[in-house]
Amino acid sequence: MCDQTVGPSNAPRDAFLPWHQPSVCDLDSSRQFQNEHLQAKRARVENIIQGMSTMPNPPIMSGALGGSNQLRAQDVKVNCRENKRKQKLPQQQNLQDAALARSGKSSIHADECFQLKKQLHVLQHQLKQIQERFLQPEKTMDLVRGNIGQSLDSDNPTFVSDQGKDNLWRRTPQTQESESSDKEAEMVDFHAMTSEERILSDILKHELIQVVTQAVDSVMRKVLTKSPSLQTQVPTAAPGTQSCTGIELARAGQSGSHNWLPKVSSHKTSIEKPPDFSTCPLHSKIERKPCQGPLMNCPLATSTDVQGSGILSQMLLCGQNGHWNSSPPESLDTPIQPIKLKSSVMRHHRHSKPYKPAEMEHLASLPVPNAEFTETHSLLDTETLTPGHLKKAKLMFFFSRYPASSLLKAYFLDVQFTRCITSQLIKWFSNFREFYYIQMEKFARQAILEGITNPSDLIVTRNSELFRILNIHYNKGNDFEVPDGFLDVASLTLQEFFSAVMAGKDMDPSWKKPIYKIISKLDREIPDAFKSSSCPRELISS
DNA sequence: CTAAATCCTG
DNA sequence: CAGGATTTAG
Repeated sequence: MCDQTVGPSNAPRDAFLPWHQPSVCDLDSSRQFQNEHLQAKRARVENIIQGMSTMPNPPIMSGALGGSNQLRAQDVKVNCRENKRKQKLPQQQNLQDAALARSGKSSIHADECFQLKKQLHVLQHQLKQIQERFLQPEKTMDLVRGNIGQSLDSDNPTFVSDQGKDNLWRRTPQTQESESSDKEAEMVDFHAMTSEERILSDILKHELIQVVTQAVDSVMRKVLTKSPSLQTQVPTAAPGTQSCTGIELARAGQSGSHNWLPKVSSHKTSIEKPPDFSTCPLHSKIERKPCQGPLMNCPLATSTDVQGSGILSQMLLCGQNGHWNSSPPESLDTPIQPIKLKSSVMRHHRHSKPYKPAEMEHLASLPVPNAEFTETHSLLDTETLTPGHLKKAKLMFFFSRYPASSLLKAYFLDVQFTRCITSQLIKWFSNFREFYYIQMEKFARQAILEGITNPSDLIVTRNSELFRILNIHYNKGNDFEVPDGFLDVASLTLQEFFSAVMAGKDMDPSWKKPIYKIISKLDREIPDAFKSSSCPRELISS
């Protein structure tokens, strides 16, 4: 009865199964698999070239590569976009790209970009001319089509070092695995060529390399002159040698893998015990397994330890602050956000008529006399949430991850609960959870990469880096003693993420939901002390 | 339909 | 962290 043919909903799930292991049983499909990779690779090359030309022009090699490949490349992009909500995995690959893009913006100014663009266009023209010079006979077109793609990809030892190549080109583990077989297939074609054809392809390759190298060098030069601090690290972008980018990428990955736990080194006070590796089970046997994954597979690896690494890693660092990196920009001194303190005027209004959002805005922007300020501060009922409330909410998160709105009302007695306020509070906790789960997933994945196999090895202690990050987020001043219960919840969450990813469940778009359910049942009673005080000062002392 | 959750973005 | 978009439970 439970036949696979019945349920259409089974179909996608079954597709996950042959994850890493290439199945030997089906020759046809594996052959097609290779073809697809080949195409994908060409599309990738095109993407890169297009990216360099910052897209005002149609791709340089359009003539040689044929339209179908372009479509392919675009399809990839479109699909990424479409799957944005459905798939988590492909996104993470894009994070690297995004980081690069953003970092570029930060270090190179608009006019320089324009200059570079122009330069690139010139180079593109040169390339095109070269191509045209050699591509006149129609019948050589096909030949070249085959070779340009592969020369950039795997066939060309002088383009990038092997080390760098991996990091530059490889996207998914699957891609890498099929690489050797791809190469073999291509080599056969290569040897089948006549000497003339081979020379032709060699020339083309050479020209292509030159152009790309020039472009890279010029970019590097611009970057180097822009950031003098980097000049010592990368003395001269050795012209003619292959993009140091690859090497730098590799280095960044390596140095990062030594300590995958971000150390905030530049902060004066922090809580930081020198990340205590002995007491933190998360670090156990890490040492230095050459970070087998490409950069994107060890997101933590790049988030610190910049010193030795080069420009690219620096750029990556600049770019990635927004999302999963919480530590460096966070100051330990609680930053006081600009919030609108309302005057007592508002309170008078409140009883007369229900305030409308517009009215609130208006009143909130009115100048507030000092006396009013202090009065409001001490008395009951605020229609705006203060930083004090935020701090309190964060501390409450240690006890309850999923507080119902009724519970919130019970604990924020000094707040007038409008719809707006309620949803803001709800939103806060939603944000808290988001941060929390992101950290959990991050550390869980890292643990997997480090070779940990037993979920019970993952226990969050007050010494572990994960705790430090959470504590700095929810308990910035470290002036509240985090309940042990929270550590248990955190450990469990981490383990759940770990096992789920381990089991490959993260392929499922909604794989986190079961985890959310589990965690949502672990809410504890929030101490009554939170009810009384609007500001958690009393809590801090007690 | 609303409320709330999550995801994404800035 | 806030806003917008999207999804989902009730």
